[in-house]
Amino acid sequence: MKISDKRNDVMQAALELIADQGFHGAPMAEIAEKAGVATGTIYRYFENKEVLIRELHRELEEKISATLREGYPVERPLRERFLYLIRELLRYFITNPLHFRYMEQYFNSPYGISMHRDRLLGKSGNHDILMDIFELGIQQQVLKELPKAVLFPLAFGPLIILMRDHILGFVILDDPLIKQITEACWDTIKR
Amino acid sequence: MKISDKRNDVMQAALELIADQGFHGAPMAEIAEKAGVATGTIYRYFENKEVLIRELHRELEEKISATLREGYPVERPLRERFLYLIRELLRYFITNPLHFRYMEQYFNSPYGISMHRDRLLGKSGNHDILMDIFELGIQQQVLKELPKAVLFPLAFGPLIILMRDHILGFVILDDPLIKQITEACWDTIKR
Amino acid sequence: MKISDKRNDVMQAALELIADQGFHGAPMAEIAEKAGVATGTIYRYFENKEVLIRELHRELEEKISATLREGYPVERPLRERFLYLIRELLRYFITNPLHFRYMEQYFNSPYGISMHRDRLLGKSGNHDILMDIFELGIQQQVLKELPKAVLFPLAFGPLIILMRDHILGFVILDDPLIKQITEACWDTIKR
Amino acid sequence: MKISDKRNDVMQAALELIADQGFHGAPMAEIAEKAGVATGTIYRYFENKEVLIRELHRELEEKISATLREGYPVERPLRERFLYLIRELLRYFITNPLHFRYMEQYFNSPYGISMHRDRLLGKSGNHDILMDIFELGIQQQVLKELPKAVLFPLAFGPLIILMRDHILGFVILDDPLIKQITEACWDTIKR
DNA sequence: GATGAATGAGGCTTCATTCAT
DNA sequence: CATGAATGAAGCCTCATTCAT
Repeated sequence: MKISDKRNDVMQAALELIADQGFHGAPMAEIAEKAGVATGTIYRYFENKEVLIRELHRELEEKISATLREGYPVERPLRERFLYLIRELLRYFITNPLHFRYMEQYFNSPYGISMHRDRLLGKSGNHDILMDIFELGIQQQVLKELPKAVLFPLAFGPLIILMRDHILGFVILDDPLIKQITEACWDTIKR
Repeated sequence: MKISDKRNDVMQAALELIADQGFHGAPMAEIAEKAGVATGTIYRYFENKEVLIRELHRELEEKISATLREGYPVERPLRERFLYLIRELLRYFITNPLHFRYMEQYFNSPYGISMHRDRLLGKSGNHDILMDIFELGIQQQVLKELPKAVLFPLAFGPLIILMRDHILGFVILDDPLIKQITEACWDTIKR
Repeated sequence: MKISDKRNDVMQAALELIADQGFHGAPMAEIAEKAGVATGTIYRYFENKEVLIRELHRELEEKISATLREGYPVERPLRERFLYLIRELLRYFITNPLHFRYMEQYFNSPYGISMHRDRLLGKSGNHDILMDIFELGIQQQVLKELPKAVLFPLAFGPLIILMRDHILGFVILDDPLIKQITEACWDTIKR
Repeated sequence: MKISDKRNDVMQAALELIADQGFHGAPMAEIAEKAGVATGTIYRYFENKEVLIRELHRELEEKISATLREGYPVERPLRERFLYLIRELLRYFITNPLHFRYMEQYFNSPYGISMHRDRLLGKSGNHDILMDIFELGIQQQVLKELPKAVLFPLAFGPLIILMRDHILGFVILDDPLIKQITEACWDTIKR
């Protein structure tokens, strides 16, 4: 058994419980039980619940970031790059619905706000790419002349609700639909 | 003093506390104190905390609905009607940020899911109007041919993030910006 | 039942448990049980365990102070006043052994140190009297010319061990013995 | 590396931590870390925490005893012998403040009581000497005619508070002061 | 109707001790 | 012998809800 086995078990259990029931539906004792460890064991790997929550967020963020960068078409036109990002993000979350639900919980919590601030200030990985697209797009007069802090909600806001509805089974996001949606997102911000 | 005075006081106190600090930052005792009543008194008007929360949501929903219907330009073209809805919703929330924050909390909680289901099934007031627009728009080939369950997220998704950022002070939504935004939302769904 | 009934019950229970077993032998749950209340009830009267502990100390201190002041022979010579203080203190603690054991625990804890500092700076009630005696005694050349911070341990140090041994049953402090002891204490500091 | 190296490291670490922070501020894990060994290793040398604590006390007691016996002027008059004991004890603790603080913690704990009982029954080393002085002193009518269980507190009680205050910085015990104090202690018990 | 003291289940965290490696 | 991860009982505290006044 690798050293990190239990650590991962704990994170996975926390991910599932929190995604499912929110931070308050996920007592440490229950996380431990689901992870198959004793309560005290969690504290060997995470100083406290908050650290566990932040760490989990950080790991997901990283995974998502890596996924988006992987096949990112740096050389292609802005529009294509943008569509790629939206499409892959949707696909990632469709494949990993727990990740989406977790990020949503995190976003909608005290923790999320400071993170969001950082993002708008251009610190986070995915955002660098996105903000570049926005900046270039405005320069090249391809995009509407709006603050980046407005372009982002316009382009990404729909995804949040769409994903939510998809996970709840209210919509089914298949590839043709995804194509239409990503293009609609582009339409929102393109000049 | 009207019979319902205390009831309103409780709801107002709950609104403020929950909007500010989330459901967990709003113990019944604190709500009572803020409302100027005894803890036990709350239970005279609301069976339990969950009922209070749901009731509060219902009232806000109703108020918003009423506001949107008030000057709704039934006779004007689809685009104008749509822009009206988005604009007024933004304005309402800018004027009543606590209402937005509360709805956000509610939406992002176990309660929120059932509510959302109801909405998609066409029970809520605002939705009737909106769904009519979508239906007509598709018929008249003004809107993209997408499921209504997709058109809604596309058109309204941005608002949630925008409002959030506005309240947090990351963007300032003034009238010119609102105009641009509402038009961008229309661009997302228009054919 | 008076409002303060449960508060007193809690303090009495805490006194007994802490005097008997120290701070760590007195979990809140046990204090509650002994007091005949629910655990949560304690927190209605005391913000937390530390506050309970400090409050208890304060009350005892006050009671002792009151006792010592009661028949204090202000007009009599220094020696007599001094003997009075020592004697009454011993008697008080013999009558209230739990109080002694509690004060001992308190004294020997982080809380006790700051208290002690205050005392030496002349803030506490009993000490005012005592410090006056020391000061006058030095002026009148009745007492040894030592710092007050030294006179105090010399005169009162024995009491602590004596009381301890008395409570443990190793000595029995009856009135004749008390007389001898108080005079011995005077001998320590008198010129 | 001698076999007992780790054992000593553990005891030294325990001494420092407990003297500084009390028994509760000294978790086994922290003792181990400070000693540079694994947690489990402690249990190779000490059956459990209580044994470690007792053992540590025993060693200190022994060391102190040895120190006091070293230059003990057996042949000199009682008074001189007595002054020697007090003076050397004070000096020992001034040189080894951690030892004093540890003994204090120990004395003021459930463990301390049984120890104290043993002392009065004449088991501990230092006491033999002291008790001899008392016994002789009474025989020779140099000392007050009091039970030995009373003479001891009278003579040694002051030292505890004085040391405490010295360590806390409330008094500074230099040689002249020590001389005065030891003589005052003698005055307490001399006829 | 209104009050608010009382309840006690449940949440987070610590730490003495064990045991497989 | 030594290690340190794992355990889980136990401690402190919060808070939704009840109920005697």
